[in-house]
Amino acid sequence: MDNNPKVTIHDIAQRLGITASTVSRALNDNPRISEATRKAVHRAARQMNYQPNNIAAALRHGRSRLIGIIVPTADRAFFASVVRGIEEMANQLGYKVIICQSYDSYEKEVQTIDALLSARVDGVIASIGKNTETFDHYQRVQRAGVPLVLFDRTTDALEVSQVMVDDHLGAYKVVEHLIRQGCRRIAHFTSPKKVSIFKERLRGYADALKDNGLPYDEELVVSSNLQLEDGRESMQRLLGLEHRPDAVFSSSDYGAMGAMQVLKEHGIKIPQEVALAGFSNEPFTSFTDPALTTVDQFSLTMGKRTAEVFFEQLKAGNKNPVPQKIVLKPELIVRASSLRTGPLAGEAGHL
Amino acid sequence: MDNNPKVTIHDIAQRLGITASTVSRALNDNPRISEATRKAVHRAARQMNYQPNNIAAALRHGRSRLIGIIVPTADRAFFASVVRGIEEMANQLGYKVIICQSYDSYEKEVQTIDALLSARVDGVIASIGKNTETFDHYQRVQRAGVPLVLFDRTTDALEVSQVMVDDHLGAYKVVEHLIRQGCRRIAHFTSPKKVSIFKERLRGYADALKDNGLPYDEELVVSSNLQLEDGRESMQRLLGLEHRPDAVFSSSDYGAMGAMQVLKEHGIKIPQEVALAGFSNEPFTSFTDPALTTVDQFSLTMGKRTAEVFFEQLKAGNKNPVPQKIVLKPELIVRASSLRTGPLAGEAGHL
DNA sequence: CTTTTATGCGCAATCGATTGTAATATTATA
DNA sequence: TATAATATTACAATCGATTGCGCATAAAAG
Repeated sequence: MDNNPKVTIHDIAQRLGITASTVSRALNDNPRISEATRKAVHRAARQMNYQPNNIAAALRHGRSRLIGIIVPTADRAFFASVVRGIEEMANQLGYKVIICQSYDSYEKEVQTIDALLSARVDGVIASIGKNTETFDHYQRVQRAGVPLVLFDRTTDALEVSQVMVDDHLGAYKVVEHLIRQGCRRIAHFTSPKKVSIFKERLRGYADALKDNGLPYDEELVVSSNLQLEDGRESMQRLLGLEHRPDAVFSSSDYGAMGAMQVLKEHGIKIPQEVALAGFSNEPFTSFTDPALTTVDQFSLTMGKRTAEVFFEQLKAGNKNPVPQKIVLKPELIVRASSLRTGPLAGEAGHL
Repeated sequence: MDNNPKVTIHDIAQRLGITASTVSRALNDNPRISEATRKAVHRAARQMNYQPNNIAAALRHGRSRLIGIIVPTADRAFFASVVRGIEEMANQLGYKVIICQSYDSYEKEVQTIDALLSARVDGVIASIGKNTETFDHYQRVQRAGVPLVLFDRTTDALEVSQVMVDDHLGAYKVVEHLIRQGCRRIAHFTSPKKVSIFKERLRGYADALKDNGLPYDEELVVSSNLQLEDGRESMQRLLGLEHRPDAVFSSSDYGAMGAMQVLKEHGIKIPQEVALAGFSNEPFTSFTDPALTTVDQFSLTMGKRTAEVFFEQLKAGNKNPVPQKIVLKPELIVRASSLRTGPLAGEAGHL
């Protein structure tokens, strides 16, 4: 065990017969130190297996070079990809990233915020959990003077920079597409939660219907948690209606997948009898049969833009710039689950 | 802004006309402090929006209550689930978890280790990246006296506790199952990397063949990175063989998925002409058509066991207990992609 | 050969919380 | 009432690195 208990700059100093301050400066390549001592210190540090104590450094100058990222869950391709985008830029700038999962729990989100503040992270980047309806904890971040940026699942209840996708537009495009495919009774899976993205998608859905002269039918809008099982249940319910829908647009890919399973189990043809579309472009959507029409959110780009906005704000410091709101354009990915016409119509099964 | 610059225990002390040490003890509910001051301090802290500075505390008593977890990528259900298992136990014990992704890059893995050590985490839990072949950085962790536990992708090159699944057994079960389904020329997708799990699975594959009197055919074993695209290429290659295989067992679900796509594109029936199996039980495997036979690794359990081993070791401290090696039993999940006989044979498509 | 100007490094305070020990206030006991 | 015992709180050092300031020594200028 070379370095247990841990070696400090004092140990290095003692060995070289100089002081800790000189060692510190040498390690940080301070020009006030001669080339000779600089090299000697670096060599000694290496030999002694010195590991800088960032905790001490962070305490001394109030910055930890750590950024906390809060996501509902890290195992969604969308979030993972955003995180990656952020991480790349952060690392380039010498920052490390702490990924925290809220699991969509309000309590966990609050605890995480407190933990991050206590850990004195230099900033927080978050996507709000589904069950979060008050935002005091985020205000605490701001009051503490810690830069905060929200992405995807954001809120207007805070004066904060946010990066999101135009969910209204994405949903609008989906529904417009379904209508062009000849669908007239289009159902929608949404969430009862107060998360802006779902409300926006619902609005896009409704607007597309209206603009195309189709009625908005309450009974075709089903609210749930949008997981696979919820999608199954919602679809079951829709199949029990007097007038079945001829298309389903789910606010989540998992919900759409649940619907697909139920439709298949009932021998209902997709997309001929019921067309199907999801949202988010999870990787599995191209694996299903038929492949699932969905909306891509350019998650990597979102991550990069989020990081940009964040670091701008970090640099600005207390100048507290005007919160920015960046809205990215989503892209409709048409696949077999909704394609009734055209060259590939009915070609479900071959990707 | 109530608390910017940040309020410290000294601020609280000043306001109450007492000293910082008393405030510290009061906040930590030290019995030496009277109930009256204790309450007063807590109240003042709340009013002043006090946020404890864990950095200072961590510096003082060398423990940060942070645990670093390194995974190749967080967006795989398997890893996400293990992380969750660890996190649950850690949180109960008052520890926070830092999730770091190595993206299977050796350099990133090394950097992450150093960052975690500098951040003075109380321990490291890791799954080794595919491209890691030397382990000095992990030894540094051990030399620093920081508890280390490896899971899933481990190595015997280190004297370290590890929690893994019996990959040999999992693979053996798959191949045995395929043989029972009447398959005689079973191909295998593996990885050229020196990661134990892939070597173990290959061994399980070979042993199952041998035990059932089937020959091990070099040309049926294809090495790649096991991603979707790799699976596609590998399958293409196999289809070019003089004697095509009648089954493919991929060491990863994504690889199997690539094979499935190619088989479908060629109009080859699954499982009748070629049976298919993957490994890991990624969620999407039950979404495909036919649903994919695979091996479940009980990731949540693995996370819990890993956490148990880790905290045992943490408690033991410098007593440096004998490294444990825990091997979990995997479970074969038979689905339509490999089911040629029995009641559900050929029922592909209905999950 | 002084005086100025660099150059290189040491001294000591600091970041905020913790904790062993000392000091004082309070209560109990003789 | 004096003294012992206990309960509370204060003092000061500490964790490890950083940094403003100052003191040397050396090089350059006059």
